[in-house]
Amino acid sequence: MTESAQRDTARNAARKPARRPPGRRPGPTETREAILASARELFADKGYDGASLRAIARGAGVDPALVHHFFGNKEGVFIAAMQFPVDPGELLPKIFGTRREDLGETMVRIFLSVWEMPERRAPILAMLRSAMTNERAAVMMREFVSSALFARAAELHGIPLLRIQAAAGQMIGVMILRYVLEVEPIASSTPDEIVELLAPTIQRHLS
Amino acid sequence: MTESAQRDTARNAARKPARRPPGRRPGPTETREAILASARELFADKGYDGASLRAIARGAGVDPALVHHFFGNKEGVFIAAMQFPVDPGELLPKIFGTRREDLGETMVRIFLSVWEMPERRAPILAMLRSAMTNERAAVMMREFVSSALFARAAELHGIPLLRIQAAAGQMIGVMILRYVLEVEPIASSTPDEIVELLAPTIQRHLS
DNA sequence: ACTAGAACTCATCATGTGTTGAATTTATGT
DNA sequence: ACATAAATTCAACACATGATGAGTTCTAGT
Repeated sequence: MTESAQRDTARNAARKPARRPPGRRPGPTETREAILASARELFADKGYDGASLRAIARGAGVDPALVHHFFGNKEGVFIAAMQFPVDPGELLPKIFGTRREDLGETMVRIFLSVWEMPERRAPILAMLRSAMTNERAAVMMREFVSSALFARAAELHGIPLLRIQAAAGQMIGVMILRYVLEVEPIASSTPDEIVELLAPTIQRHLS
Repeated sequence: MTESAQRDTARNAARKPARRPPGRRPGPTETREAILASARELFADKGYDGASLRAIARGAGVDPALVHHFFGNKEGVFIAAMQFPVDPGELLPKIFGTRREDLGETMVRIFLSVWEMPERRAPILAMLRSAMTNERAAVMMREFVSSALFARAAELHGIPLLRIQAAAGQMIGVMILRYVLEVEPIASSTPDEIVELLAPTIQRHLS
C-alpha cells in the first residue's frame, strides 16, 4: 500500500488557508484516510465534544463539508475513527499462552506496550476522554469494554468479573495519572518500574 | 404596549422565561450561592468545556450576565466552584489515627465515604472530567493532587510517592469504572464488597 | 435623606459550531 | 467518447458560546 500518506498529515496544518480550487483532485483518493488520522488525533486530544469538525478538516487540509460528505455527521466520523480501539484478537492469545503465575506481569506488559506507542494509545485515549463527558461515547465504551474485553477475559481463565474489573481499574487509574494528568514521579518512571510496581497487584486480583 | 399590563401578572410565574424585571432584588443576596451550586452540578456532569455559562445561569434562574458580574469570567466561576474539592484537613487525621495494618481498609472506606455522597462526589467529578479534556484544568488538578494530597500523604507515614500513586491509581480507576462508566458488576456492588476487593491491594501498596 | 455602589437584566457583538445545497472538477464504466 | 458518479470547495444557515456596556432597582454608609 502507498505510504505516501504520512500519518503526520495533521501536523502541517498551521499554514494559511491554502485555497485549493474546487472539484475533485487528480490522482487516487487519499483524503479519507487523512481525515481519519486527523480525527483520531483530535479526538484523543480533546475528546468527542472538544474536537470540532472544522478543526479535524483543517488538520487534514480539507474543507469541513468534505468530512460531512464522507461520514454523514460528526458521530459518523467518531465511529469510523474508533473502530476497534485495540484489537482483542491480537492480544488474547498472548494472555492465553501465559502460565497463571506470570499473568500479572504479562498483563502489565501488554497494557504498557499499547500505551507506550502514541499511535496505539490515541484511540484508547479518545474513547476514554470522550466517555468522560459525552453520554453516547460512554455507552459505546461501556459496551465495548464489557463485551469485548471483560467478558472474554473472564471466560478465558474463569476469573470472576469483579476481580477482572479491579485489575482493570488499577491499570486505568495508573494510566490516567501517568499519561493524562502526568503527575510525577509516575509519569517519568520506566516501563520496568511500572511493571515492578503493578505486577503483584494484578497477579493478586487475577488469582 | 397594550399587553404590557397583562404581561407580568402573577399568572406566568410557572412559565419558562420567567422574565424578572431588571434591577436588584429585595432581600439579602442569595443568587451568588445559587450560581455556585448550579455551576458545581454542571461542571461535575459535563466538565469545564461542556458546561456553558448560559446553562449555569439558567440552572440558577438568573441572567448569564450576572454570572459574569460576580465571577469575571468562566474560569472565575470554575475556580470559585472548585475551592477544595475535598478538604484534606478533615480526612488526614483519620488516616493518621489508624494502625498501619488497617491503613488499606481505612483508605478505601474514606474514599467510598466521599464518592458515595453525590454532593461530595460532585466537585471531584467536576475536577476529573474537566482535567480530562481541558489543559488548564489538568494543571489545576495536577497541582492540587500533588501538593495537597500526595505530598502530605507521603510525609505522613514515610511511604514513597510511587507507592502512593499506585494506590491512588487503583482507587481512581475503580471509581471511574463504578461511577462514570458504570460497568457491571462493579457499579452495583455494595461498599463492603468494594472494601473487601480493594483493601488488601491498598494495604500492599502502602506497606 | 442622600448618595455611592452593589445586584440585576437587556440587547448586542464577534466568533465558533454542525449541517446543508449547489457548483465544479476529476475518475470510472461503457 | 460519453454519461454517470465520485470528490471537492464555497457560501450560507441557524444556533450556541463567552463577553461587554448600558440601564434599572435595590441596599448600605453617612
